[in-house]
Amino acid sequence: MINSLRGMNDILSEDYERFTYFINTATEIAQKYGFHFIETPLLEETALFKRSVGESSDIVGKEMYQFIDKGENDVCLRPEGTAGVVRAFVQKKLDKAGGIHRFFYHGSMFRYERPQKGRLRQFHQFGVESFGVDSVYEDATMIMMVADILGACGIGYRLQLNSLGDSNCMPQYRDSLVSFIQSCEDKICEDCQRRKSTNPIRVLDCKNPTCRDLYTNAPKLINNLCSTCQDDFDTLKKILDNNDIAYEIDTNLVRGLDYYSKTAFEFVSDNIGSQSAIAGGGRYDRLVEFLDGRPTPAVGFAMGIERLMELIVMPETAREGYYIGAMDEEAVDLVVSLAQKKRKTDKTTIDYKAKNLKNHLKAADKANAEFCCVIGENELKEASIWVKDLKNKTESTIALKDF
RNA sequence: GUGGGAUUAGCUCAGCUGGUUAGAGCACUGGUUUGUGGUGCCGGGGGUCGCGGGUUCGAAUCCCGUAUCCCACCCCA
Repeated sequence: MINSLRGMNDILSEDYERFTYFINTATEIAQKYGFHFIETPLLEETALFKRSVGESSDIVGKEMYQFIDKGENDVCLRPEGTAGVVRAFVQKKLDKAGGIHRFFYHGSMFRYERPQKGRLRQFHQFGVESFGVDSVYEDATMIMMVADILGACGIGYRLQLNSLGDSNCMPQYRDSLVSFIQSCEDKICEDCQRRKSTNPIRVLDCKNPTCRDLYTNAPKLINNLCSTCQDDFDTLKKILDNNDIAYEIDTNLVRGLDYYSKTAFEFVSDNIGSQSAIAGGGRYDRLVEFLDGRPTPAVGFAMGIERLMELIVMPETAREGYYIGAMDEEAVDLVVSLAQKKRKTDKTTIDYKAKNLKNHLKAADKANAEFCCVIGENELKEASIWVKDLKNKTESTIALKDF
C-alpha cells in the first residue's frame, strides 16, 4: 500500500464539510469587507521567498520545499501566501496604478517541518492582503475581520498585540538590544546566542529561566517607538476599544517573517495544544519595494485552517431532500426516472434494490432525507407514490403526476 | 533537526509476567414480528496484530531497525 507523504493529509467526509464551511464563511466575510479573490501559483522562484520572508527566518533557512526544475530554475513550493500576492501585485503593475487593492486567498502552503498536531507539511491558509492604505484604521479593520470570521465560526480566542516599529525606530532598537545581549552573552543559552545574529528580538521570548531573568532589564521595543509608531499604536488600541475587541499587549510578540513592521498581531486558542496560533498578521509597508515595486503601504493576515478545524462549531444539519425506494423489483426503473426528475430541483438519493418499507425508512433516515418516498405493489397499480415526512412524521399517498 | 510515547477489525480500544482457531463496543451487512425509521430481536462478513529482521520449541506480547502519528524543544498558521 502506498501512503501519503509525511505531514500530508487527505481531507474528506466530515473534515471536508468543516473545511468548506470555513472557506465559505471566511469568503463571505472578506467580500463584505470589500476584498477580492486572488489565486497565485503554488510554485514560485525561490528568490521571491528569500527576499520577502527573509533568509534569517526558519521558513527560508530550513523549511522550504526547494528544488531545481527541468529548466534549471531554482523554485520552491510556497511556504506562505503573502509573497506571491505581493509579487502578483507588482507584476500586474498595480503599484503604479495607485489606489487601494484588497485581496483574499486560500490554498495550500508547504513547509518541511517535523509534523505534530496543528502542524503539517502541506497545510491550508486563508489570508487577506490590503495594498495602498497607510491608515492604522486598516490595521484595525484586519483585526476586526479576523474577529468576525472566528466569531462566525464559534471560535473563542485571545488577541495579542504588539508594535514592531518602523524603519525609523526598529533598527535603532535592534542595535541597542544587540548590545544589551552582548553585555551578557556568556550567560545566555545556545539558542539565544544564535538568535542574537538571526533574529535578536526573539531572545525576549526565550523559555530558559536564566535568560528570562537576564532579559528583565533588556530595553523594551514598546518603550522605544518613534512618535509616528507610538501614535498609531495608541490609535489602534483606541479603535479596538471602541469596537469591543479585547486584546492583550505582548511586547515579546515578534512575527517570524522579516517583512513585518509596526502593527503585529496574533490570535491564539488555548484549546488546540502547543501550536496555538490560529491567525497572525500585521503591517508590511516595506515589502512591496523589497520586491521591486513602488513603495506601497500594506497590511494583511493569514489563518491556519487545520488549526481551526476542530474548533469550528458547525451549524445543525437539517433533514434535506428526498429518498426514493422501491418495494418491488418492477418499480426500480420508475424510481430511477423519478429521482432523475427530482434532482433538477432537490437533493435526491435512491436505493437500486427493492426492500421492505422498514429498510427504506431506515435508509432514508440514515441519508438524512426530509422525505422518504416509496413505491410498492399498491402504488404501482394506482400510479401513485407513498411519501412520509420524516421530520413531522406525517405521511400521504399522492398521484405520480403531482410528485 | 533533538528527546520521549504510541501503532491490534472501517472507528475507539482490551489482550496480565511470550503458550493452541486474537476479542469488545460502535459502524457495515443479512434475516426477522407478512408495508412504518432514527430507539426491538437473532445472525454474518471483516485483522499475515504498521513494516522488516532477530531471540525462542512457540512472538500481538521480548530485542534491533524502519515508517507514520502524538507530545516536548525549535519555529510557525
